[in-house]
Amino acid sequence: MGKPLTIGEAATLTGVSAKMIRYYEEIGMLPEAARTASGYRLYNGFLLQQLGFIRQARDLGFSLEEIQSLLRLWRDPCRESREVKAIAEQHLTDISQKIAELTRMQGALAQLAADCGGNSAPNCAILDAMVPEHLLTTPA
Amino acid sequence: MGKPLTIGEAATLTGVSAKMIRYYEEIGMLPEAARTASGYRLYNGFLLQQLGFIRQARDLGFSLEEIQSLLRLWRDPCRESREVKAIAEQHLTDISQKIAELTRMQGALAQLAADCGGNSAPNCAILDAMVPEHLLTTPA
DNA sequence: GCTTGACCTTCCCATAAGGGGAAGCTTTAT
DNA sequence: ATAAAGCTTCCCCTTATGGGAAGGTCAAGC
Repeated sequence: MGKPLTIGEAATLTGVSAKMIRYYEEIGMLPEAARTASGYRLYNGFLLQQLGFIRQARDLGFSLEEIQSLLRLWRDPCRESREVKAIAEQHLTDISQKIAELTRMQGALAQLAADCGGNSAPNCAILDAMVPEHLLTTPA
Repeated sequence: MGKPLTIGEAATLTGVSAKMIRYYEEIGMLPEAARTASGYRLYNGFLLQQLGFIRQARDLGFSLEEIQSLLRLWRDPCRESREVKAIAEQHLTDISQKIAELTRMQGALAQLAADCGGNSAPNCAILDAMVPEHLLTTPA
């Protein structure tokens, strides 16, 4: 029941920058905010909740496109939780893949770093490993 | 000692797209390729090795900026492996942070997904958790 | 010798998810 | 009344990469 907030106040309260709030509105992720007579955007509880929703979803790593879908479901009283869960599980799969990829890099690079002297000498296992073998021609 | 390759052949051989090869040259990451009389770029062993280097470094997740530094060190006979290792260790730190962040998301989201029925009913633990508590006003 | 298709050139545009900042208007506080 | 702070729109920057157009070039086939 509080009176509507300006965009800066909404930003502080939700942790979403004013810049991003305008952007989310522009791309149709959020309904257009009401305006004062002079054109200032105004945010009521409904919009604030959606901003908080976006913030939380971003913190969970969802893309804006996924968040748009999630927000539509959130607003829809007839949604089926199956649809929400499907988006979440897909995202979990993506996260697992990213972790696997990063873990692979971590392992490979840690091995190379372990083999690098890290001193003032020029020879370096890391650099040596960086040129693929099939490009190493025996110098004339 | 093979004769120089065209950009397409170099792309196939190194796994770096022709588009990206031109881009790396444009941003000064690679020395300018030689040209035929008609303007076609030509790639010799030295350039091919650097393209392969870039490809490997990308596979290890290094940014183009980091790769530029690494390439400079690779070309410099007076480098100190310390400098190379420093870049690698910084990157390892970045990787660890990303893994930690993704793992955090994974844990949080898996918990929510476990609490979501995933059926045809509208109530959903995931959506419920998405609105921060401080934005939940007791509806009039 | 000419045509055709594959390859090359440069140039411009688009992506995701923001940030920076200018020019100008409004509101608030002194 | 004036100054500061906040709001508006508009445009440009980022990272690393892909898409595609318009036009020049090269090699193979006939």
